[in-house]
Amino acid sequence: MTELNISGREANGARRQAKRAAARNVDIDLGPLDNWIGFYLRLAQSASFQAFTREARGVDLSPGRFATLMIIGRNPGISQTALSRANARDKSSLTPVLEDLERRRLIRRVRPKDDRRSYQLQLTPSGDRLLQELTACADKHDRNLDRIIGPRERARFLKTLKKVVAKLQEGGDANGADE
Amino acid sequence: MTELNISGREANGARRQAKRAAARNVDIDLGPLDNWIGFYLRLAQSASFQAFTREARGVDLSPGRFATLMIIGRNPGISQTALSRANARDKSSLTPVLEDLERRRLIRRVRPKDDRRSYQLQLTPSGDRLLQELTACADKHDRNLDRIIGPRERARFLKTLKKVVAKLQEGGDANGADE
DNA sequence: TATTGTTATACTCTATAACTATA
DNA sequence: TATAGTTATAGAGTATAACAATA
Repeated sequence: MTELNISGREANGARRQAKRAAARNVDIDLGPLDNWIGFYLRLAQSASFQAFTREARGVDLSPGRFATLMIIGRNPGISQTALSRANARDKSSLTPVLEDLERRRLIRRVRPKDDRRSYQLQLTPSGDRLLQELTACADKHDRNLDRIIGPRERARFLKTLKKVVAKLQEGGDANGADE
Repeated sequence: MTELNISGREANGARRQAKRAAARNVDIDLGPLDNWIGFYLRLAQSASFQAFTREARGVDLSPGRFATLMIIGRNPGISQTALSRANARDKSSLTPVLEDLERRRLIRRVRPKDDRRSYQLQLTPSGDRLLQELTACADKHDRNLDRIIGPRERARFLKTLKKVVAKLQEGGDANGADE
């Protein structure tokens, strides 16, 4: 680091530059944050979320609900409990979501004869159409990520992401697999 | 826990088993979801969030606020606007957070003479102590991730994560971040 | 006019605990 | 007793728009 300022004019220039840099989020010292996975996971998650939303502008369904729709579409007859687990969310979080999807005629809930506590979830035709539409958006978003990451690194990256999810969830399930 | 299925209940037993498998989130077909970065980013983010919270149990500060504290600690005198940018959140989201941190005597807000619209943020001694404490928790969490990912892959992974953030944000900034 | 931070407000996502209706 | 789903409720986190003070 240079510590000599030759002229006042240069110092001013440098200061202005630093200010603009700060405004652009350069020159902010993140400290250990800059080396922590969790911090960047948060940023990446929200950036990806927003990018998908941009891709799917005009389609009125959030990424989270899209995932819900997809899981139902791929697993017709799935129960709410199983769905909530696939989504890693509490079942109570699902109730208002499914209510909404049902009200919009995107899904149906069927009471099976053999267990009348549960529901079997399935897409309606229009739910299926919306799913197709969103899948196309997601594909586009995904190709975008491919361009950013590169196909080879992408495979590695996804694999690691999955590993992190699996191991952390395993450790976090009720039983402390904690040290 | 042991469940023996006696007599003519084989079908039932198999059904129960399938049910347990589904309950464990095995056998759920995620379709394209299983190959989408965004989906696993969400899961990884929330798993990491929870793991950190477990690590920092007893310390009353969320990961998000920890990041805020860290940025202030590393950049004494930073303004709220610059902080909100470093955090990729709107400045209005910051107001209640900073109010809370100030009420708890973890940060101070100083009005600089030369621009009395802004605040200069800094940690109090006890804010600094808490930051140290949380940093230790985060280190532990991080070593945990190291065990999961492996140090070499970890570097790659983080690099990719950063690239994704940079590129997606660049594309998504309504106002071009350049110039 | 532009910028810094606040206010008012609202929306999404999520969880916990108690509940119901079945099983 | 145990399980599937709902209700009631609460809280965190976030954003938009209008605003006051200051530049």
